[in-house]
Amino acid sequence: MSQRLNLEEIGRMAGVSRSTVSRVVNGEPNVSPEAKAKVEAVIAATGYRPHAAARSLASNRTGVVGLVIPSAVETLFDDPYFGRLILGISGSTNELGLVLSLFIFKDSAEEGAISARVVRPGLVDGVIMTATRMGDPLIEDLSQAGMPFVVVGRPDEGHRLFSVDADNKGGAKAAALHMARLGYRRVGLIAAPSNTTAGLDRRSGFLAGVAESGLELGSRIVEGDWSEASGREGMVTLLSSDRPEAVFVASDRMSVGALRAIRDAGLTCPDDVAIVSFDGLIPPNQTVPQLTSVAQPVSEVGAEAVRILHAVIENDLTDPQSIVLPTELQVRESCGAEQRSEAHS
Amino acid sequence: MSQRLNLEEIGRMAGVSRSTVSRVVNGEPNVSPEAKAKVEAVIAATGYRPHAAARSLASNRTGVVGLVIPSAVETLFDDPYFGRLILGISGSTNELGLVLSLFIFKDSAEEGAISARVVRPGLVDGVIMTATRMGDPLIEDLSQAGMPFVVVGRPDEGHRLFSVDADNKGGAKAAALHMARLGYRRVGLIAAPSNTTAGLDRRSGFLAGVAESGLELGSRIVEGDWSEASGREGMVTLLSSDRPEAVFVASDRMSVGALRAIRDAGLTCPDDVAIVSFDGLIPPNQTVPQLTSVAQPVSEVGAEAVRILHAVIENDLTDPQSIVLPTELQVRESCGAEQRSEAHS
DNA sequence: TATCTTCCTGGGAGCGCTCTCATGAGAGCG
DNA sequence: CGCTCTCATGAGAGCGCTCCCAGGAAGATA
Repeated sequence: MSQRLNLEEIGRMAGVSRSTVSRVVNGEPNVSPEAKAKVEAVIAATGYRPHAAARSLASNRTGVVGLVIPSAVETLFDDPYFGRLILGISGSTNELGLVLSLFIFKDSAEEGAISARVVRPGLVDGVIMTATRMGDPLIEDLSQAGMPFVVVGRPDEGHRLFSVDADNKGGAKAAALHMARLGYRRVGLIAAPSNTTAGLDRRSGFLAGVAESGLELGSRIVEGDWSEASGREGMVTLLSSDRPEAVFVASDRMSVGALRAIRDAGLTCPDDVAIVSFDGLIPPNQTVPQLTSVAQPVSEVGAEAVRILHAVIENDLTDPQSIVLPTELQVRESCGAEQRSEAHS
Repeated sequence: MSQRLNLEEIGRMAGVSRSTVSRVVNGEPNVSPEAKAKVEAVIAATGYRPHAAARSLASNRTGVVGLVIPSAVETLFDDPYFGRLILGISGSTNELGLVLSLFIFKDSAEEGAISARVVRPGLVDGVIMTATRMGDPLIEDLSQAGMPFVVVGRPDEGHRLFSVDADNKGGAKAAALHMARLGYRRVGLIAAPSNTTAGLDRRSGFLAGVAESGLELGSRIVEGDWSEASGREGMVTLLSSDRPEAVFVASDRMSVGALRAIRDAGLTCPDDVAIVSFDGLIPPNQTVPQLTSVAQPVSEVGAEAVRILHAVIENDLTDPQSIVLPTELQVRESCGAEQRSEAHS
């Protein structure tokens, strides 16, 4: 009942050959206007659609890119990061006429099955990997299978592969400089996990900024795990002794927790403790005070990853490159910029 | 370099035929242990993986299901709904060995292109549709193409198709009954858009509960658009005259706005105005006070949709059915249950 | 021993497409 | 007018797999 239609059949109906129909369908040149018109009429009348699998088999191209999101996603999906990333990616795939397939796995059992599947030829043309752990075995599998892939985030040192990342280092440094500019001296850091490159980069960038601008950090450093709870605990620790004037919190979610800790301690932000956050993913009016945050261009990162992957697939790009997209400091309330500028004026 | 391997080649290496290799790969019975062992050894040694497109073409099965998320998604992705849904869906697809493809479109231009693509034979075996607008043309396209599909949410009256939905009506009714149980009389409603079935059902369910328990609603009804801002505005309106004791807000995001309006008006929740929300998607400690909310089983809905779709694809299910999954009232602070029970005791 | 059944195996056909190549018809040129 | 060159077209081959069927081997039954 459904689709008994194929190129041959359309060709017969239009009085041309399979080949000509194929040319019309694919918008190839060297087809006479008459033939083209006839074929298009038949296609419109019949509602013919080319068979994706047959095309993939013959052309060795699927038009599909895979997005791999590894474990621990259960929690990760609560923050808006992946939503934005997916939005950026899908915008870009839509633009290029590609289809996006999602490979999410929660545990290592699923991971094995998924990895095996994604490497299968004829399923996807290339893969975008997110939240890559250091030494991810999938990277090895992919390169071995000759499957094009792009990593979102910074790859480990020494690995030459395609990657797109936000400028975690530069953004964190900018946060430090901003603090210095506002006249703070004694600052603190609630860092992100140092087993992630993003966490590492935000930490080192902040330290660089601290050094450059002569801020005093001392040992006022704690490390969270991205969660709100860890942000709260981190701030509790920082408040317990030698309280800093301003704290750089390496992610918005941890900042939400930190804010709560400040409030719970009977203090106010930014008057008692100022905060500069990182991510820029939380809508401003969702927190009191509104967070000053280093915004990372999440959806642009996703979009760019697709463009690069596409270029790699098309063989336009053969030499691994790492793209770093700039962050932007969004100054709002939690850094105390307003009070400070008043005080200074 | 990459994959020159195919069934024929593996067969040659193992000293058997293409057919036998195929049987081993697909775990079919009637293969001698020796043949199986030889083939498996060769596969392990070579790292052979079947070609997905070839398999799809020959078997007329892709093993891929599509998830269609229509327009306005830009905003929708900010709330955790889609993340949860996708998680539920992907858990289920992983379980069944299926691959999930995402079709997201932002505007009607993209919609056309995507719709045309998703209906293409040989791409997906079936489709899950979300946030379906009434009279969505894609539904027509899909049925016409004979493509199996399942709708997440309640389909319009009179349409016979497969669907999975949360019990919006029952949940909203439970909210009203809960209010009555706590001793409130004069209640209000911040409804969800009435051009969505979810909005409609939550409204009618609440009204049913109001009628059944003798609550007084009067004209204290405003309609929001799911956004936080609209929740705030709605509450401002309700507070401006004839202030209700308790308000049913038809979504968590609107509740967040409503909470803000209450605070801005110098009032407190639940003491001055109690709130019962709907969704149960916001982590409890994210709001002050914690929201009492009718939790809908989002990821279960997604998982169930996949299971049904799979059954339809396998021809195990031919008669359209609508599954409704139960909601659960999660009592926390915003409904004032604690104060009330103290007062009553 | 003859016959039937069950199990295992290989080969043919074909899924619907793309790609390459051969052919023919005009157009352009000297 | 004969030649080349370009453009339009169709036919063949083949992508790697599944599905079906035929045939052989082995075991069961009489």
